[in-house]
Amino acid sequence: MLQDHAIVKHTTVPGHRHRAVGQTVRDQSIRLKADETIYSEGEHALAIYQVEAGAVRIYRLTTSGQRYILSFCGKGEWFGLETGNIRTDFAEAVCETSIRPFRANQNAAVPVDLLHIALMNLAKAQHKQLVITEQSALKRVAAFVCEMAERHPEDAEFDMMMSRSDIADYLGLTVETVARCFTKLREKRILRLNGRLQRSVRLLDRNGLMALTVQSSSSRSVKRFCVRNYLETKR
Amino acid sequence: MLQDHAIVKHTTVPGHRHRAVGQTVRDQSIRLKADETIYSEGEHALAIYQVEAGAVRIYRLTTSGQRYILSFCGKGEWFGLETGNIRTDFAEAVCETSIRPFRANQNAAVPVDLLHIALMNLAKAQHKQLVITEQSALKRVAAFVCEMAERHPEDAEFDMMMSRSDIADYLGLTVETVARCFTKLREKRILRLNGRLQRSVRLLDRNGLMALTVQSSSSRSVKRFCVRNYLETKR
DNA sequence: CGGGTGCTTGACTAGCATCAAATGTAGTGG
DNA sequence: CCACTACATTTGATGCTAGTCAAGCACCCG
Repeated sequence: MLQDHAIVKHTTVPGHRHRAVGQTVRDQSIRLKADETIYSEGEHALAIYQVEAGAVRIYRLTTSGQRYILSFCGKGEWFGLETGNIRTDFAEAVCETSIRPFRANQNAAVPVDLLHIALMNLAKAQHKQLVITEQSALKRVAAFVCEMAERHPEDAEFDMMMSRSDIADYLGLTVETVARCFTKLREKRILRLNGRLQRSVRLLDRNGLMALTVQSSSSRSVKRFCVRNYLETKR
Repeated sequence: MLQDHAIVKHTTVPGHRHRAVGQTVRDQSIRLKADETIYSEGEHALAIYQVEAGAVRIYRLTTSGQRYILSFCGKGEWFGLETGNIRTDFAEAVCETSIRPFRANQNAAVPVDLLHIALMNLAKAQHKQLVITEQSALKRVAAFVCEMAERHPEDAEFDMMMSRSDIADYLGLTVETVARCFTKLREKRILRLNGRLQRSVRLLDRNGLMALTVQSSSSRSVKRFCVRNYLETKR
């Protein structure tokens, strides 16, 4: 599928990082340590990737040096699909991470539905717009915790691997505000935080959390709305 | 009129890769008056559309009744491509508008590159995230005016067709704040507003406007950044 | 032990939302 | 022609939320 030299090249990482990797010839996946770069803005886009384990952050830098994280990609999610053949953003491992590259321009090689991937990413981006624009800091953080929780539906406790500043740059807030919001969620007995870095979350009140996140209108209210619009249009 | 051309289920076509081309047929164009509904949340997605003239707003409603406008589509732009076969948002004409529907059909007269459309919309959504999250109200409005101006590169004066409340719901601000920002832009001699509804814009200082909008880092600074990352990773 | 890192908390401030009212324009009817 | 309504926009006054700056805490590691 994807040749070894291609992997090395577009990950912008020196070979020593693959030292665990005598076996990558057989196993195509790439193992990354925390904060290792996968690709950078301006590079040629040579492959798309699927996350096997861990998490990846996709971000951009503004002219003022601000980092803005467009999305986090967890297990099973795809990233690296671009409109052109030049990277418009950066991709880094959030923590110890394993990803699998797929060469995009080789027709016969990969049975990957690119359109589906693009549409999933579009849906993610649109949902994030809703979260970010309409809501208070507390609700944004709640929505973030929800998003993380949905990736661990079975576990009572899970580890969001992102730092507070990752979360801040993702939600368009500051580290301090994010910390304050987590404190509030703890005070409201909605969750408990464990671990040295307070990144392990145990949900105590899932409903209370959901109540904080604003969503799209339910199908019921939508139905009414459709009819009204339809009638208005008709006459 | 709208429901006439609503027959076939199009959407993701499994098994397609890279150049996923939906087999579609071009229907005759539809003319809409201001605020007419094109489709609503919950409906079956039966076609995608291209704007021929005017503008379309794509929006969602939150449970609290808040409207959030995901995007405006101007001449030449596509909308209506969904992940599933159910509409997740509403589409309405902003003003007098003409659109052209495309629906699936075996006898493909016009090949439409669905992947390209999806990726363009994804890029739009990502850019909007940057605009909304990192910036003050004035910068958001400036970015909006920029976006509108880019659709009329040749005209010295153009008509953004959206109302203040459209703009507010698009940028995640209130009508009052939007109005105040336009006032500031007028005071700064960056633009002049004309017309009864003050929706006609004459740009006086394009550079001054651009200076207000924060963008992704330039290729120059990016280059430096890549190298720095590379070196950091190396040692 | 000291220095580094990441998280939290406190005090203060700037900026946007909110509520309220004024302005301007078009359309209507006397 | 003027009074009146309707609507979109603008302006003003006030309060709250999140950003900013600063400090403190907990943990790790050399």
